[in-house]
Amino acid sequence: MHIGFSESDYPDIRRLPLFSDMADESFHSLMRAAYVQNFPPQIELITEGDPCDFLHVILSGSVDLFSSWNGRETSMATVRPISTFILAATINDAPYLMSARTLEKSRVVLVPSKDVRALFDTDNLFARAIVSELARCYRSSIKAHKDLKLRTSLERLANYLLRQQENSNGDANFELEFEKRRLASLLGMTPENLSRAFKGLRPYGVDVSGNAISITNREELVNFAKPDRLIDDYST
Amino acid sequence: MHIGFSESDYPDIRRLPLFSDMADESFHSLMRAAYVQNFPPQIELITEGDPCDFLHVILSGSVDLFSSWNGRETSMATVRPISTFILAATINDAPYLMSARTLEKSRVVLVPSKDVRALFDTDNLFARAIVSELARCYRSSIKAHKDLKLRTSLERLANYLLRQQENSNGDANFELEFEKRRLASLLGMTPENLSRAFKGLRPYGVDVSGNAISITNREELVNFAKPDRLIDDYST
DNA sequence: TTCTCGACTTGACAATTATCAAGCGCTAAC
DNA sequence: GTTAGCGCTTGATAATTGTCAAGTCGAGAA
Repeated sequence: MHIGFSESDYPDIRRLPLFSDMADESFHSLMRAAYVQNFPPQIELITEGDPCDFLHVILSGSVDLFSSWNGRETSMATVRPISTFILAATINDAPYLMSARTLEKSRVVLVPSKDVRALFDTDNLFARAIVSELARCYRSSIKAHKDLKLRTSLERLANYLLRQQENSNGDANFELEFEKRRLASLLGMTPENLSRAFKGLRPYGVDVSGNAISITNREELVNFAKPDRLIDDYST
Repeated sequence: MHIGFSESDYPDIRRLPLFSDMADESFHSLMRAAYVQNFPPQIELITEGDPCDFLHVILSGSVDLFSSWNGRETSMATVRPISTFILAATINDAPYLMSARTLEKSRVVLVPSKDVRALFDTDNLFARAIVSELARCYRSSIKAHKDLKLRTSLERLANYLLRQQENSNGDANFELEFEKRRLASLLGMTPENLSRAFKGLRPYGVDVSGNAISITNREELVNFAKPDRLIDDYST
């Protein structure tokens, strides 16, 4: 599974906001300690509660962050390239709060947590980047919390579809980025409920066929979903 | 309302994890730019969506952080002395995601955001403290999200009571720290539902009389609530 | 092609939670 | 003391969401 580190990955990682500003020397010292692995689908990379040994950077594929309690399980977020995850646990040297598993064949960089923390003390630009990234993640979490607490499942789905449409260049037709059962979990509902929710959005111009979504009347859908930049705009 | 800055507040603020490690010079320069206000109850200190001009530090009283959407409102967290709030917005120079209002007469320090950001670049220890605080807040938000997504309202209430009991030196009898309607909102339920949830916990040894809670059979309650350090332990 | 498997859907039903309306009980103003 | 107001409770009912069981459908294997 381990295939060593390839310098061809450097530019992609270097381009990450978290690493783009740091000194060359710092970057290379981090990369020397890091290594890359290719994982098949459905591999559990991280188990919640474990001590945090590595900061993870996903280069290709996709990873699901999920949590369990009392026999129940819920999807918390999906991570796609190129981004990091489990940054807060790394910084605070605390146990993971979420588990992570690959959704598809994925390429992941593992950077030892202690190296990240050490470099934080010596490289100011890196420290600043970490703070920005943390604040961004924190705000995303609050938005997700508001979404869940202030909206019904139908409203969450409607706003999710509007966000996905924007991510797909605003095209009226686009594909769901993963299977519906996971989408249901991400939105905090059961697969059955999601299935009914899709039907419930038909009057607002949402057509579904498999993973293909078609939004035939965006205005109507927006009018129902009432998207709000303080919940749905992931850029601020 | 403005009563100027009193040096007698310095030690309390200085003791905050966010400020305790920074250089004396940095601290005093921050404090020179800051000012203190006393607010009566029910004053809206912050409105979500506004640009973030100040980092807030609460010295006494209590402040409710809440959010609204489409005519609905929900309480997101309660802030008590001595702690800061709205740190992520300050750091990223982004709009507030939550509103804030005083619950009681409160004393609040307002530190201009730009001074916080400027000092971040020059004081390494301050930067490190900000990162720790941010990571802590982020993890709290994820815990709250898990609480909401994985548990029923009855389970959330049961775990809340267990946490509050620990905050009250583990005494079997303690007082709710605020009115039930706000507790209901914080736990993501209606006041009516909270009222019924309290009755639903009676078989597990929870007695309620006004704001006085009595946990007569902690073991039984723990057995039902199944508290989990990855959700309920606010210290990690 | 046919079969099988798994994801998705659908229907019937149950549990959870919210809404509406009325009433209770405490506190504070008169 | 009386009364008004407010928060809390309670009951009846409705909406939302989840559960269980049976389908349907389509992709991949034999």
